[in-house]
Amino acid sequence: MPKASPSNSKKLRRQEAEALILSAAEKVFAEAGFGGATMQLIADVAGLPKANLHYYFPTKELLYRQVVQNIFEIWLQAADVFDQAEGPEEGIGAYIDAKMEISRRHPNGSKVWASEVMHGAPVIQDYLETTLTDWTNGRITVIERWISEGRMAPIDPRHLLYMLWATTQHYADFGHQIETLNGSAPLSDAQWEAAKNNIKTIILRGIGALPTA
Amino acid sequence: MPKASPSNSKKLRRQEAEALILSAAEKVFAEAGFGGATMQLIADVAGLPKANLHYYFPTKELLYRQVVQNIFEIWLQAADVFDQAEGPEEGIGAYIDAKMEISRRHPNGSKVWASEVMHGAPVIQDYLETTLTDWTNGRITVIERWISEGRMAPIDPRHLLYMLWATTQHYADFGHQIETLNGSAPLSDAQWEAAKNNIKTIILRGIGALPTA
DNA sequence: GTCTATAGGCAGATAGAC
DNA sequence: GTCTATCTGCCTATAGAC
Repeated sequence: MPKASPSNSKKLRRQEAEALILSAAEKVFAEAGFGGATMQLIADVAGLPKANLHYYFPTKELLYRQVVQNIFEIWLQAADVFDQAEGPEEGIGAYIDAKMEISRRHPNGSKVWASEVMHGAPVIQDYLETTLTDWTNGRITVIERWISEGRMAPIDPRHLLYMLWATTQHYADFGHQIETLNGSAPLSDAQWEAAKNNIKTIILRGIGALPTA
Repeated sequence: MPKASPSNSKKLRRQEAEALILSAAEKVFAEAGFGGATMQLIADVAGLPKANLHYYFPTKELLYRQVVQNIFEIWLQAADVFDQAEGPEEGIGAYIDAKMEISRRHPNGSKVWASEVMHGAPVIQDYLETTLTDWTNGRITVIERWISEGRMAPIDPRHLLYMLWATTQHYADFGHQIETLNGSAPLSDAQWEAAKNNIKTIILRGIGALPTA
């Protein structure tokens, strides 16, 4: 590989700077909300002058929009495991594992998403109406097939999906409350494992997808 | 009852004005977050001049704190049904009913609470450490008794409580997303009923508190 | 108690040197 | 591309007439 040409090196630096800014922005938006976050604070966290942020992201809103989009991508990827499964025990179990891993690794992203939706999705309403709607309908089809095959009880697929989202994202969005109730300590590896298994056990047994214990 | 004395009439008007402001504030804080909310907008929603808000609530932060406290009270009252029950099917079932009713009737309150916790509970951290911790420990004792009596499976009570909070509050906090996925229409009476029954069925069956269907 | 007008401060965005 | 200095506007809070 030849030495990076000036244009390549520029592009690389641009990507690096953008990633740095996006990471800082995700943290600040999660902790302060869109209205409470300031470009100055994001710049301080990123270790850059404030004007640089405006160079890469013209407005605060565009920066925010990019943060939300990035989260949405990660969010959707967790869905892959759902479809590759033979039945609900494997598919829903793996989906819970994947969503819990995201809650643990990307709690700030989850919080920004939650905040955006709670405020009426002013920035990503189009995503809700297109991509998320399509994704949801696809998963509903899969669940209905499992039900018709007798692999699980006849549960309303839509409310089951809401339950999966709610239980897994709760560990990110309400992480501060959970840590406080844990003696102001982060959950240990074992506690995360227990949380995951607890959700899987109750839901899978609850929908009749586990051999009756 | 004698005609209201000046001091009584003053007090009544104070209460009415405060209630009006608190109601408007809850709505605006829920929709815009603390940082995004403005005293001007709250005043407009309440139909009062902005200066009046500062007369009754000296600072924006004090007004916000009162809103969060009010929600917390409602929240705790739903717990009463938990203790008056004989077993998990009745107790947890009634608790789910009560929490779902709050999600439906006070969605803004739930959102303000969620937002506060997501941002690290800067205003109500003391409540988390005292009242909520005590409440949680009390309910854990009840659940552990039900388990020891063989009325339900040996589930970790703490994670069960998180699941109850997550699933019920999700219908308030993510109400906008749920409505969008419902064709941009609010849930009907029947849909709320279905949601409630779905949660109760899955969780109660999942913890082994239902006669095996 | 109520309201208008305004002070004081801070945040988003940009101009322009380097 | 980077950064300092600054403009502009909005928001909290208050002074002071009524």
